[in-house]
Amino acid sequence: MYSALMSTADRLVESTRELLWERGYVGTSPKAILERAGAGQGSMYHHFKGKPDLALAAIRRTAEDVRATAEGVLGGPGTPYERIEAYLLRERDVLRGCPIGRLTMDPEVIASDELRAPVDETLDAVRELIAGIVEEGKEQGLFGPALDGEEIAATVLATVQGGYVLARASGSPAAFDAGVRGLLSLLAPPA
Amino acid sequence: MYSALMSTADRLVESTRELLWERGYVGTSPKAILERAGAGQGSMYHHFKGKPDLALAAIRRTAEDVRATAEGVLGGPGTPYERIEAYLLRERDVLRGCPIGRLTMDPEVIASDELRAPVDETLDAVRELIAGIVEEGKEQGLFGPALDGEEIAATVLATVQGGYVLARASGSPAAFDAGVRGLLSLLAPPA
DNA sequence: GTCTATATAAGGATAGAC
DNA sequence: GTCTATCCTTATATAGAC
Repeated sequence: MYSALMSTADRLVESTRELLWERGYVGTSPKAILERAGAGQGSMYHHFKGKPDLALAAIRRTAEDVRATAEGVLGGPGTPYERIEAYLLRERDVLRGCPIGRLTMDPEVIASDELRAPVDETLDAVRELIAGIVEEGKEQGLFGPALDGEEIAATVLATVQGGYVLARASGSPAAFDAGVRGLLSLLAPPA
Repeated sequence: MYSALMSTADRLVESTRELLWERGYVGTSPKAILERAGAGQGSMYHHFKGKPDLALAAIRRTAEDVRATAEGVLGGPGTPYERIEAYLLRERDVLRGCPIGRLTMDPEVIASDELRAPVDETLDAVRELIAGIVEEGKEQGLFGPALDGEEIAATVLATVQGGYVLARASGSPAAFDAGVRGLLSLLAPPA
């Protein structure tokens, strides 16, 4: 239930965002959305064409958030190594996982080009950001010339996304942290 | 639909395994299982207590498979680096993802200690195998002494699990392969 | 814009015949 | 052991009143 200061349409989008994060697309029903938003059937079908339309609005908003957060951390101060380190070590609600990455395990999201697009674009954008930082680090001699920016970026992002998997399996953030520390030890510039 | 040589109970477990892989627990209905197995309602509730019971049997079988495959590759010939490389490069149906790892995004699996247990145990067992191999490699001077076996193992497993996420987002295995190559370039023993 | 019917299908399970 | 019939709830959507 949200502030009365939010419009009904916004409350619907917000509760959909939460439920998509917690339960995915197939696990989220219009009924659950309406209850959480404190709205009735009529409101939802007035503002949105149906569940897919509402989900698309929710996913787009979440995609913007995730992207902005990554840009904020990766665009911060410090050496290329430090910026990647900051991205890997930033505060995360590890056991909740990534609200965008988790959607890739949803069959209906993957089956729909429209729903998948914002997911793909977000992960791709973050990957490109990291790739650029790695290339910058190579120029500065921080990373070996044998490393490929695109590849390392994929490794960094995969370690994060896979870290969520390991953490949720064990019910503890420890495995996420271990994976990140392992990656940082591999990336660390020679002392 | 399966061979008539399989028992009804086995056909039910097999079709459940497939559906859990494709659609997860919340996305899999008894009806869909029955149709794929070519069985009726009665058979399912005769052999299993219900959906959670059948899913548990299916998850346990898949967990055994995944574990055996990993043990096979990681226990093969070669140096520690080569065995980890073999694990990372082995043939995978990348776009289908990991049948065990994908379950961690399922709210009902995570909410049930019984369903989550085989998932946790499987990923943990593979992690321990890799950790032992890394420690072995350190003794042989293949990996730097600054690396921690448990941490690197978590990184390796996370790269694989996260690689599936990136691949499914983009609809192509390329990102998985890139992440793996990036990790291998970081792990590579100095020439 | 929002609410309350109402509708059809699917989810999940039980009962009892064969 | 398997099948069909039946049950209650939820999923998703439409219709029409206010």
